[in-house]
Amino acid sequence: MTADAGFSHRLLGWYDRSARVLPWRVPPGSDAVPDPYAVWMAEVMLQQTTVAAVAGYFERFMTRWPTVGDLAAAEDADVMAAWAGLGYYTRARNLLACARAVVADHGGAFPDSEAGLRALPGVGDYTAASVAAIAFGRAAVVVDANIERVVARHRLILTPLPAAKRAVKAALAPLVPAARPGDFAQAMMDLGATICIPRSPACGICPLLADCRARGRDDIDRIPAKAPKKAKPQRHGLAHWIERDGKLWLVRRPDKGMLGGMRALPGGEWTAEAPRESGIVSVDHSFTHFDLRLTLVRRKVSDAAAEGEWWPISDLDAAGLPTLYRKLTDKMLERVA
DNA sequence: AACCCGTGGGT
DNA sequence: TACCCAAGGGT
Repeated sequence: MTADAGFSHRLLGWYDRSARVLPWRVPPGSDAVPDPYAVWMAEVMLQQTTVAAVAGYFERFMTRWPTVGDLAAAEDADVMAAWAGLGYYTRARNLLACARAVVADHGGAFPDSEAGLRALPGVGDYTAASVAAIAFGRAAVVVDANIERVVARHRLILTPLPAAKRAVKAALAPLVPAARPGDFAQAMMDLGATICIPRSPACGICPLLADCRARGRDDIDRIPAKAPKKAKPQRHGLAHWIERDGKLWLVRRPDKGMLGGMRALPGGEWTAEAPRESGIVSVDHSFTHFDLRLTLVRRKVSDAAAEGEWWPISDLDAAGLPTLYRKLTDKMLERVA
């Protein structure tokens, strides 16, 4: 057996014993055929998002829209509301755009090649490779943050990310087996998520320890190296509580920018300066690249903008507000109660 | 390449 | 607490 074959043999052997049970996964050894729609749905939801956060959303989406045709026919607002709370809302718009492209341009069947998948909205290098491997058995080279870490350590690639990604992909390519490329990719990700974790990896139980070039190093927590993070600026904003007959005035945010396309409370721009006006309640919310203090102020019905909708306060859950606004309205209603 | 884009859990 | 991090993509 070659060294490369030994790698995948040990990895897949471990996976056969230790694979995580996940709602979107076909267990190793099963005769079940993966549903490309389900694989794609899971991969998009999992972009920069934890397994625990995705599970419930995946189940709800698959129940409500069981096929790509069902999703393609859905109302935009329904899909955005169903995505609320999961974050990175561009994904939800691209999810719909992709479903509609599959129906309109591919007869309702996902392309079965990496290149064909890569051309779809919201499908980048990672997602194209993972769907090609997991759903269609293609020997694609799948590289996510887990696999970057596993390979960077195993091959002792010390170049900082993101520049190291090219070297990681080159090192991984000859290791991908023709026989079970989908299980290979999932096994690498499981290994990175459960054993070869960012801090204090469990090297003692790693199936790849024997020839790991980072074995025994005291700096393994810092492999792969990453560029230092920038400080987050603080911003402030106002949100308007406009109430009439038990209903709240909601608007839809522009498609581009923060919380794009989502329902929201109306309000002004978010700026570096704190507002002079004192509000009813405030929430602090941390985004990826800035922190926000959002303050709720009451406004008159005559201040409602031209575009918007009156939403029953008793059914605010169904509005699909992003977490920022959900926190604010929860706090407001808690105060009233 | 560098920056924008959410959220919640772990430490 | 404050920081790190996650099955990344678009621009």
